[in-house]
Amino acid sequence: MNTLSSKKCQSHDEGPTAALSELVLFRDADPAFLTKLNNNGNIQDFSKGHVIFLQDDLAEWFYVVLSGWVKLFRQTLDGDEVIVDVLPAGTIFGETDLFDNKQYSCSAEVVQDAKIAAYPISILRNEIATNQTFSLKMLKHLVQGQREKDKEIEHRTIQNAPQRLGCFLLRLIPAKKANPVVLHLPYDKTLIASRLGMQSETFSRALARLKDDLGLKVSGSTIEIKSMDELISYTCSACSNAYPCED
Amino acid sequence: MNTLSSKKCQSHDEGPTAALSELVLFRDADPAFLTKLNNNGNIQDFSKGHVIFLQDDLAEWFYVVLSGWVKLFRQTLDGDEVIVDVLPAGTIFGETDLFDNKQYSCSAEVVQDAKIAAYPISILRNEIATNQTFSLKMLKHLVQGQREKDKEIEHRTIQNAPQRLGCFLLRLIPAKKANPVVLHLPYDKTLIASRLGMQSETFSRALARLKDDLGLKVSGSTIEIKSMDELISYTCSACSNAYPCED
DNA sequence: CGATGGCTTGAGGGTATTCAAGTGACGTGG
DNA sequence: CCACGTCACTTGAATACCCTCAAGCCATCG
Repeated sequence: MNTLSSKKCQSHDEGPTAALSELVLFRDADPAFLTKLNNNGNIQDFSKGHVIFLQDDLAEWFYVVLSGWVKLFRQTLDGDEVIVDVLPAGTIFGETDLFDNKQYSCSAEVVQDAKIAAYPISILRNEIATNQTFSLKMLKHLVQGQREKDKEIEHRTIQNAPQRLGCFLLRLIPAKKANPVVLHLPYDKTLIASRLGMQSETFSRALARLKDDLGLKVSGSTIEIKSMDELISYTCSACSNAYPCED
Repeated sequence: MNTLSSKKCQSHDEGPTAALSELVLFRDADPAFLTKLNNNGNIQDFSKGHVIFLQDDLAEWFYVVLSGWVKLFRQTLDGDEVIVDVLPAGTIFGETDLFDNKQYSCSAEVVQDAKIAAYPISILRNEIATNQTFSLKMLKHLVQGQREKDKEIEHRTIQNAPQRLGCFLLRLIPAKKANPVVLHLPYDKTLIASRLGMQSETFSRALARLKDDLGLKVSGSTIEIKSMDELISYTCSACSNAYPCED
């Protein structure tokens, strides 16, 4: 829950601006805009467990994950929590809380020691309001997000636990790789479970199921996939998106 | 599957433009823009079963439901279908397929005889690209949609069938109404069921459950709610949005 | 009048959850 | 160095929930 370090950004050749220009949203953005973000932003290291913001907090900053992992989640009245998403390095978040009453629509917590850049939302809002090109990029970004959500709803509705897990694994694999494929789970199994909308016991059993049915080899967080084709047909047959589920 | 009638729009005092200006998205929009939409749009009556567009069709038009109901859905490789949403009068659709490869991301079918206005997406795209104010409205519109999706994902994850149904009923009730509240289901129970991600048998049993537990009275598509408070606590305790689930 | 479609109900089975116990890895402190 | 607690994970048993299959009801409509 403690801040490890914090520094102002110096120039747009290093630090957060370099990070920004790697994001599709900010690619080819106005240099003056990036510089302004840079001058008013900061980078901080956070350790696991640090809460970046809570649902209903006043939304004044948006963030970019530079390394580590961050979960977005919401809490129910009963105290249960629902994972909205778990974000890898290179992801922007808090940026969709631009309007309305300007409150975050979910909470954000570091789940693996992370380096995170923060920038004032007001600068983003201003750029959107004055720069047509950037505004269009933002629209595209949101439409993209919308489609991801549609996909997620579909998955939770028609895929069972082993299929959701298989789908998750497939999305960890960059491109068409030759068999066998070896991969590492990016974060805790418990967290993957709730990211996929299931209990950790169910996750464990789902993984065992994939082992039995598809000859998956599991050792800790390392997984070896014998046959991609088998996994794909096992997983994607119940989905409206043909593999590869282009993101 | 047949078109019943079609007419060009005459003026922006009647027909589609009047319909447009009732949508939040188009409120206070540039009159020239509305007129242009008007002159290039059309209104058609469709009967139940008519398919307006299919997933992956080239997206050239966006639509507004003037009356009746339209479902948005996706089909899996196994032939199952997933309802993305069921749209009442006053809803715009097809408008989020502005970019990318310009294909619709889902299919749209009339599920209750409907009057539907159609407008070229190119005009919308042009307005977004040239009118800062409207572009902002569009952004707001998309952010709004995004939050709806988040809510939907949450519901499907943590609410059971009777709770999802209760939530659906609550959202049919305009404001704080005094007990008892009488309402009519807006469309087929079968369709509500799949809108809520359950089988129609499960829907039927969920409704029976609400009857038993909360003293709901059901006769055909008419439902009488004895106590709103009871329904709310039954339904919303497992949700991160306190009632009223402001939309 | 039979056919159809929307809906309900029952029985049976499968999947996921809950509760409970137990393992192994790790770090802390005696 | 070992004892201990903690945490992530696994496994088993019992249960809850939902789905599937099947039958039947009722209203509508040709």
